[in-house]
Amino acid sequence: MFVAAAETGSFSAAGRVLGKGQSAVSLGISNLEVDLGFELFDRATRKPGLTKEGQRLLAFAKAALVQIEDFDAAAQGLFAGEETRIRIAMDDAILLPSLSAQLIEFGNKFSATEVEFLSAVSPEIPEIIASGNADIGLMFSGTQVQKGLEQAFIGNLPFVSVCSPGYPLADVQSIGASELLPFRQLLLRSPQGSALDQFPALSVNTWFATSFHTIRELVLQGIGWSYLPEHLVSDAIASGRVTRLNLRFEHSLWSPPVECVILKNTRIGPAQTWLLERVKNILQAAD
Amino acid sequence: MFVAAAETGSFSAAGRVLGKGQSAVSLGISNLEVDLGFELFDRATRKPGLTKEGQRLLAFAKAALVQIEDFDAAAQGLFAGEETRIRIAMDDAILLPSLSAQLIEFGNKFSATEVEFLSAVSPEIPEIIASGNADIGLMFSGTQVQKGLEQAFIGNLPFVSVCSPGYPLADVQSIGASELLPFRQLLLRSPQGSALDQFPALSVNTWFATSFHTIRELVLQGIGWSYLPEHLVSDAIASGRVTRLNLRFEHSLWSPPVECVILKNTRIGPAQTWLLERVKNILQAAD
DNA sequence: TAGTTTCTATTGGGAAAATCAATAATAGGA
DNA sequence: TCCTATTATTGATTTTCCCAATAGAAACTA
Repeated sequence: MFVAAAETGSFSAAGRVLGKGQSAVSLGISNLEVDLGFELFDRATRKPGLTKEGQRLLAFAKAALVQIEDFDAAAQGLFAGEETRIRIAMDDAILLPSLSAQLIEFGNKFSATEVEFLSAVSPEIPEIIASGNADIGLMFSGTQVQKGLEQAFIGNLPFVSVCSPGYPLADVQSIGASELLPFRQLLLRSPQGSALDQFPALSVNTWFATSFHTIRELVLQGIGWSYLPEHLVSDAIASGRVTRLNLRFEHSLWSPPVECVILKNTRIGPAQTWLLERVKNILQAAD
Repeated sequence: MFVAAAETGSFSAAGRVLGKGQSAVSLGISNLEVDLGFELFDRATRKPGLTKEGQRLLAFAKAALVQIEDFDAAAQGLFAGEETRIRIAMDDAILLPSLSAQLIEFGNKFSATEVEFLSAVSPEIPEIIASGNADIGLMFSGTQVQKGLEQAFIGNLPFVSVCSPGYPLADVQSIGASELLPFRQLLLRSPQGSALDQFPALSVNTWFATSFHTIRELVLQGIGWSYLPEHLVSDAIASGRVTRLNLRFEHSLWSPPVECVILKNTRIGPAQTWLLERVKNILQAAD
C-alpha cells in the first residue's frame, strides 16, 4: 500500500491498483505510520506527498517488494517444473562471450534454477555426463560416440596460432610445417595424460597444460607458441601483446567441431530445454 | 515461518523461536504450500527436511527477509531522528583510508541516512557550509574564521614532497631551498584562482591544478614536483613509481592542519553527531 | 519391551485484523 | 457555484490468524 500510494500519489488510486477500497489503503497507511512512529505522507494538500522520511523509506520498501517478487517468480518456476539446478561440464575454451550472454539471459529467465559449472578437458566430459555428475556437456568432438549419450554437433570454434611478439617465430613471414618443428608448442592435455587428437602436435618440442587459459598465459610470457581459441586471444592480438603466426599452410581459420552431450532417455525440464536450444546457436553467432 | 522452520529443522522449534504455537506454524506452512502448489518440506521423517524446491526457495525467502529487516532498521533510525541525508564537502586529499573505513561503518550503522559528497577546494568549503549546501566540511585550515561557522581542529595531514624517478631532482642527495627554484612545482589552486597559502610555492616555475589527484597524475608523468598527501602516494612510493625529494630543510613531515566546519546553532542529529565524533579521530589514527 | 518425550496434523473456538460500504469534509476544476 | 475526486472516519462483516486441546507417530530411555 505504501509503495502503491507513493507511486500513484493518491490513496484512492492505490486502492484501485491494489483492488481494494480506498478506506483500506487509508487505514492501512495510518496503521503503518502508527507502527513506525512517524508520518510517511504529508496530507497538507489533496495529493498526499511523501515526507522526507517517507522518501527515504520508500527505497527500502521497494527493495523488499522486489525480493518478494523474486520469491514469487522462483516459486512459479518451481511449480512449473523448472529444475532446481543445472550442471554444465565444459571445456574452458568454449565459454565464449556469446555463451556468457545466453547464460545471463538464462539467469534472468530461470531465477529458480542454479547453474553449476564443471571445468573439464574434452575427453573427460562424456564420462562426466554418463556418470550423472553433470547435465549438459560442451566439448570438442573427437572421441568416439559413447552409448547412453546423445551427442549433437553445435558448430566450429575458430582457433588461431599465436606466439608472443618477442618469440622468434613472430617476425617470420611465411612459416612452413618443417620450420615449426624446433619451436616449443604448447598443447592441451587432460589431467589423465591423454592428449587430444584434434589438436595436432606440429613441433618436436611440446609442453602440456590442462587448460587453455594456462596456455594463454604461457604464450603471453613467451614460453612457446600454440593454437588457441580466437576469442581468448582477440583482445591480446588487438593490443599487440600476442602475434598471430604466418603459417604457409593455414589458408583459413582452423576450427575444430564442438558438440553438446546429454544423457539419452532422460526427462529434461524447461530450463534445460531452453538452454540446449540456445547453446546450439552460440557458434553460429560467433562466426 | 518457512525460514524459521527450515533453520531449526522443526515446526515446534520454529514456533518457539517465533513466539507462536506449533499449530500456527504447521498451518502456516501448509497454507503456503497450497499457495505455491508444491511441498516445501518432506514429512517422511519426524524432522521435516526441505525438499529440493524448498531448498531453492529458502534462499529467496531469506533474501526477502533481509530486505524487510533493512526496512525495519531504517524505520527505527528515522524514528530516532536520524537524518535522511548528510552532505559532506571536503578537499579530495582528506579522503584517506581511515576516513573511508569510518564511512563504511557509518553506512552500516545508519542505513537510513544517505551520504552525499561534494568535492571542493579548501577555501571554498566555508562558503559551501555557510550557504547550507553541505552539513559537514573537511578542509585545510588557513582562511580566517568565518562568522556563523563552528570550526574544529582535527589534526594534521602529513604531506611529502615527491617527483617521478626520472625527474632531475630524484637523484639529488641534499636539496637546498635555492636549488628547488628552477624546477617546476605543481600547486593546488581553487577554480576561482586563489592559491592556498598553507601550501608554499618554493619554485619560480609553478603550475596549478584544482585537485591533488590531478597533481598526483602529473607528478607520475614527470611534469614536475609537488607536495602531496602522504596517503595518496604511499603506494606509488613503495612501488617506485614516485620518489621522495631529499630536502635539506625538511626535518620532519610537513603536516598542514585540517579542520572540520559545521554551521553554528544548528540542531545536529545522531548520525551527524556520530560522524563528527569519528572524523575527529581519523588523523590521530593516520599518524 | 514399555514408558516417556517430542514430534506433526487436525479441529474448534475466539481474538485480531482486514476490508467494505457509507458518510462527511475538503480541495480543485469547469 | 456546482461537480467531481480525494481523504478520514466509523460500524458491520468477513477473513485471517492463533491458541488450546487432541490424537497419532516416531525416537529416545530405562
